[in-house]
This record gives sequence, structure tokens and C-alpha cells, in this order.
Amino acid sequence: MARVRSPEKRAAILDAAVYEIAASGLGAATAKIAQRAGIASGTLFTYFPTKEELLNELYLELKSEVYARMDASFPHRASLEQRVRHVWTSYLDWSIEFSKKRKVSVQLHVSDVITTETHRKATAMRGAIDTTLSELENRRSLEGLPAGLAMAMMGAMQDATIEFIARQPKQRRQIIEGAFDVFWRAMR
Amino acid sequence: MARVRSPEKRAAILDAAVYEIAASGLGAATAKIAQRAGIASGTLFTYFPTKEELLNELYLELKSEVYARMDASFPHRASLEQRVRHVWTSYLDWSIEFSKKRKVSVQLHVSDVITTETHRKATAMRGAIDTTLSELENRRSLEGLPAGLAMAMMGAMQDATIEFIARQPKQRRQIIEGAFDVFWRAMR
Amino acid sequence: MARVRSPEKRAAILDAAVYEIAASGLGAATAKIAQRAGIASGTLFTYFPTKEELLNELYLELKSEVYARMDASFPHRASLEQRVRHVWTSYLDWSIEFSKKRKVSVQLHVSDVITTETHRKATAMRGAIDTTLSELENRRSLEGLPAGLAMAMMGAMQDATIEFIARQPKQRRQIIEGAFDVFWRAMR
Amino acid sequence: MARVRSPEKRAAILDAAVYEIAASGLGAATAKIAQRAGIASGTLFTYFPTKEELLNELYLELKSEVYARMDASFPHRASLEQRVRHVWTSYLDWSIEFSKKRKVSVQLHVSDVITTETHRKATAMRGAIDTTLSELENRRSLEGLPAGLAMAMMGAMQDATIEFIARQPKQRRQIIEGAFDVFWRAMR
DNA sequence: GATGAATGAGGTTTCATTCAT
DNA sequence: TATGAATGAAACCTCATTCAT
Repeated sequence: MARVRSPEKRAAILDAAVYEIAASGLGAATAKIAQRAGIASGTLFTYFPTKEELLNELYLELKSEVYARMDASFPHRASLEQRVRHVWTSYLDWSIEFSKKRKVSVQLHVSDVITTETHRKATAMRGAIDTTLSELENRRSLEGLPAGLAMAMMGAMQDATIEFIARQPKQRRQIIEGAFDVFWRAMR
Repeated sequence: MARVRSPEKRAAILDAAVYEIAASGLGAATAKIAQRAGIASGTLFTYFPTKEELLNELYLELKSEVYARMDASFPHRASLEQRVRHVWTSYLDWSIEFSKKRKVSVQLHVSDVITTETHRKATAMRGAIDTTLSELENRRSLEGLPAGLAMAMMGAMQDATIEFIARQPKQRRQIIEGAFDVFWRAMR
Repeated sequence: MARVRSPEKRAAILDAAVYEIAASGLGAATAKIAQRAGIASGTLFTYFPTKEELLNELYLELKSEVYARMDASFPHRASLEQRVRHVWTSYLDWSIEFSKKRKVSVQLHVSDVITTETHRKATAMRGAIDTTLSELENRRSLEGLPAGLAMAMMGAMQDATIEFIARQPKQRRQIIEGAFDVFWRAMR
Repeated sequence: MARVRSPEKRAAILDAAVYEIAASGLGAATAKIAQRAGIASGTLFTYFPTKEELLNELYLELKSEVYARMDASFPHRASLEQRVRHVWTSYLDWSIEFSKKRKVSVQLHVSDVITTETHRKATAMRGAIDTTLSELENRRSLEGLPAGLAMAMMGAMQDATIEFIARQPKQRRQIIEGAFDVFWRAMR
């Protein structure tokens, strides 16, 4: 049996990628990523055959991390509002705690490197959230609007909110709550 | 120093940049942009000293184009709702008509090439919209929330809406109106 | 030090090398050769310490195969013409049957990887053929010409012939015979 | 008007390519070729878009050089034998004088980088030689053999001859003449 | 002995920018 | 001013070989 591919190294590469991409954009050099991950430049390619694949995997990793976070303490039996509020809050908390990760996630989302297949996989990862969000969409207030719009709007409104929290970190809790109220009003 | 000789060439370069960046991302080669603009590769640098400046100017150009569009038929004396609805609708119309421009605008916004100075200039361009939007923000419903959040939310919600229109172009009008209702409910 | 454990594996590597080199030239990756041979990339180097050695061994293997083929049914007691014709025909038959092997053999011959030592060994392998060919060279018609020229010319003329057979495979026998007549005329 | 692509540089690249390929095979680095040609590594690609194109152009250049050499003092009114002898001798002279060029030409010919299109162009370059060679092929002695075989055989026999001249350069003239006699006997 | 992950030099090609023409 | 050839620093990726397992 030869040396075995180490999950630690894989994780180190993805971590390094977040750091470098946050700093230099998607053009970040694979060599720099490898260096920061503490491996030889060529080694990166035993874990990800091309840069493109690395980026796609990174996207999935980031998405899965947020979803895991939301699922963790999900209040399955709470009221719809409570559940939606949980999604709202936990995503914003994650976004602020790991702002580089969020930044990279957005860059990837906007770019053309993420394949439809990857987008599909990412969507499939939404566990408890999906149930909650679709419950939300069935409300009268969103009648006649395309499925998925509620979720998309939530994401969009969260993204808008984040920038303001970044500028006034001390008012974090207040902004998060206040913005949720705005969102919730829209959904009623 | 970018002494501008022919406004036509300048415009041609910006147009070409939109096309190429929409196709290949911000990494689009200046040489390709020049070629598409029908000029020699070196000439581009007579109009824009560096690629970075080109991108910043492009961003301003795109922003100014949207704002001009909104200002054009702005219903200055209409009700607040009517005026906000105008902003909402005219932006979405522009986004759909010039989807490449919007795509590029988003890419630029997310990336790090746009300087704070450029962002400042872009903000300063909002004419009639600004008055309307700040009127909106002064409402009780947004009390306690940071200034600018309403505008940011509108932008974010529009971006979310656009993707759904792209997927169901025939329901365009209905989605635009429905989504506005959602937005307006949030603002009340 | 290439302690040979399994002759089957060794043979598999050489076979795989023929295939890959025929497809991609001498630049064929050792890893691909190993893969096709059904072994791990590192194992290849247990059998051949360097790629260069592999290529040299491969050259000898191919040469020895042709010579073995010629020796197999060699008409030791036939007339000189009959014996030479046997060499001519059996080489061409082999070349057509194993065209990849011939192609690789030529590539190796032309390149600089084959050492003089290997060339020497290859020459030493010519068994019955050598006797026949030197008999041919002693004829008056080749007087004053360097030793070995007859054999070289035969090889050259065969190589020229092969391409025509490849293009008109149905006339194979006729071309082989006709070309031999041309060659034989040259030798008389 | 910008700087103009200089034929001298193009020639320098091709010359450098001959030198480097003769030394290291077709794997010769484009950077090394550029360096030897006295230009920046990137400049090479303004003259030849890819290495493959460079190699194809190089092949044509070498072929055209030989053919030009043969055409130069071609004895159009001499006997067939005299004309064929001219082709024979002038090619061998060129091969010996520019042995690196010949070596590279052979490497290219054997490899797979030369496209069929290039081969076609190369064939089309044979001027006076073609007329003479086809006259040769119409002789009774080659009846029933594929068109082009005579020319191919001549090439092959010349190649065989060259190696012997390389080993005994002092007997050059004698070997050239002797080998031609052998060839001519084959053609009668 | 067999495996395949790890290495890092080296390969081709691209690109923003400069500058001779 | 306009041109596009020239530059050389990266960029991504491949590969022969080593060596821990």
C-alpha cells in the first residue's frame, strides 16, 4: 500500500485557496495556493486535476459548510417564523465569522467557472432549509411568483445586509434582527 | 494620460470590453478587446493608461447608463410608491435588455479592481433616485436600520429577480410586478 | 538494479511502451505506459531504472523479435538469392503485421536515446542474416564500397517499400516481390 | 506604421530551431530556441503561433532549401542518367554540408507533428526533380510498381549512404559515386 | 516487491505594457 | 496619434523519479 491521499492536505489546499482567492481574485495562482497549503506545486494536482475542478470543489465545500452550520441547531419543531429566522441568523453569523469564505463563495457564484452540475449538487445539499423555505413559498403572499424566488430573495437581502454589518460591527445583532423584520414583512 | 481624441473609439473600446468580459471574465485580454474595438492593441492604452483604469471607467460608464435610463422618464411628481416602482422597473428592463452589461457590472462590483474612489463617483451619479430612496428610508418601518440599507436591498432583490426572468422570459412583466409587491411590502 | 521478478510484467511494460510511443512519440509518459501495462507507476522503475534504459531495452527487444522471425524458417541451404529474398520478405511481413512496433523501432533509431552500446548489441543479434548479407557484400558489384552498405541499403529500400504497401495493402505480395527485384538488380 | 516583422528574425528562429532540435530532439524547448535566436521567449510566438506550427514551417523550409539547391544548377538538357545523378549528388552534398539540417528533417519526417497538409506542400515544391523522376519511373524496369516508389527508394538509399560517408568522410566522392551506381543499376 | 502520493524543475503559451516606426 | 512587434514575467500543468507505507 502506498502513501494514502490525506484529507488534511485536501483541506489545507481548500483553505489556502480561500485565502488566496480572497486576496487576489479567481486569478490566484495555483502555485501560491500550494505554497500556502504547505505542499509542492505539483501536489495540488493530485488532489484536483485542474484549477477549474479545484474551484468547483471549493464552491461545494463552502456551500456544504454553511448548510451544515444551519442544520446543526435547526429548530425543527419551531414556528415557521422561528425556523426562517434561524436560517437568516445562522447564515449571517457564518458570513461575518468567515467573511473570506463568503467573499470567495460570491466570486465563484458570479463567475462562469461553476458548472451547472456543480450548481445542481449545491442545491441538492440544502437539507432542512429546503423544507422550510418551500413551506414559506406556499404562502399566499408569494402566489404567482416563480418557485425559488423567496429563497433567492432571502439570499439577496442577506448579502445586502452583510455589507452594513461589516461597516458597523458593533450593531451587528440589531442590524441582523432589524433586517430580518424587513424580510419577514415582505414574506407575509 | 489618456488624452481622448476620438469619443467614438473610446466608446468602441468600452463596448468591446463588455462583450469580451461577458465572454471570458475580467481576465479578458486587452488585445482581444482592442481587436474587437477595431483598433490596434497599443492604441487602447492611449485611451486608458492601464487595464485597471479601463475597468474602473467601464464600471462608471455602465452605472451612468443605468442611472441615465432611470432619470430619463422619472415621474418626479408621482407618489413615492410610483417613483420607487419606476426605479425598480426601469432597472430591471435595462438589465434584461442589456444582460451582458449587467453581468459585467456585477463582475466588476464583486471584484477588487473597482477602487473606493470609483465607488464614490458611482454613488454620486445617482440623481433623482437618491432623493426618492432617502425619502423611502426615512419611513418608520426602516427606523433603526443603517442608511442605505433600503437601496442596497432593492438592488439585491432586483438581482435575485433577474435570474428568474431570464428563466421565464415570457412572464417578465408579471414577475417584475410581483417581485415589486414583495419588495414594497418589506418597505412599508 | 532491475532485479526482474516477473517476466510477464516486464513484457507487459514493453508492450505498453510500444502502444504509447506509437501514439504519442518518445515523449510518452512513463506513468501512462505503466497504467496500460496494468502496474503502478513506481513499479515500472523496478524493471527499468530509468526511462532511457527502458527505451534502449525496448529497442533491443524489437530488434531481437525481427531477427528471431527471420531466423525461424531461414533456408540455410538455399541459393544466395533465395536467402536474401527470405530476409526481404520476412522483414516486410513483420513490419506490416506489427506496424506499431516498426514505427517505434524507427523512432528510436532516429532519436538520440539509443546508445552506441545498444546499437552494438543490436548488431550482434543478427544471426544467420549476417552471414548471408556479408556473402552478398563480397560480390564484385559492391567492390570499393564500405562494408555494411548493402545491408543498410536493403533496410532503406524496405522502409521505402513499406509505405507503399500501407497505401495499397491489397497489392502487398506484388509490391514486395517487385521491390525485391529492384533491390536484387542493384546488388548484381 | 509599427515595427515590421523581420524576415531576419524569422530566419534566426528557424536556424536556432535546427540547432536545438539537432541537440535535444523535438522536445527542444521553445525558450531555448528563442534564446539562441537572440529574441525574447515570447517573441517566438509572434512569428509562429504554436510550437507545432514552427515545426511544420521548419520542415517546409528545410525541404525548400534542398529542392532549391537541386534546381540551382539543374542540367535540364542532359541525359536522364545525368539528371538523376545530379539529384543524387546535390542532395548528398547538401546533407553532408548541413548534417544538422538533414538530421532535423528526418526527425520531423518520422514524427507525427508534420501534418498531411505540410507533406502535401512539401511534395508540391519539387520542381525540375519531379519531371525527371517521373520520367525515370516510366521505365520498363519499374513496371507494375506503385508510382513514387522510385523516388522514395532514391531517398531511402541516399539516407543509407549518408551514414557511411559520415564515418569515412575522406572517401566521400567515391562512396557517393559508388552508391549511385548501385542505385542506377536498380533502376535499369 | 508493489504501490501511488509527493516532488519541483521545466514546458508551452498568454498577457499587460512599452516603444520604434 | 496610431500601430503592432517586442518583452519577459507569470500562469497552468506534466513528468521522471523517489520513497513512505
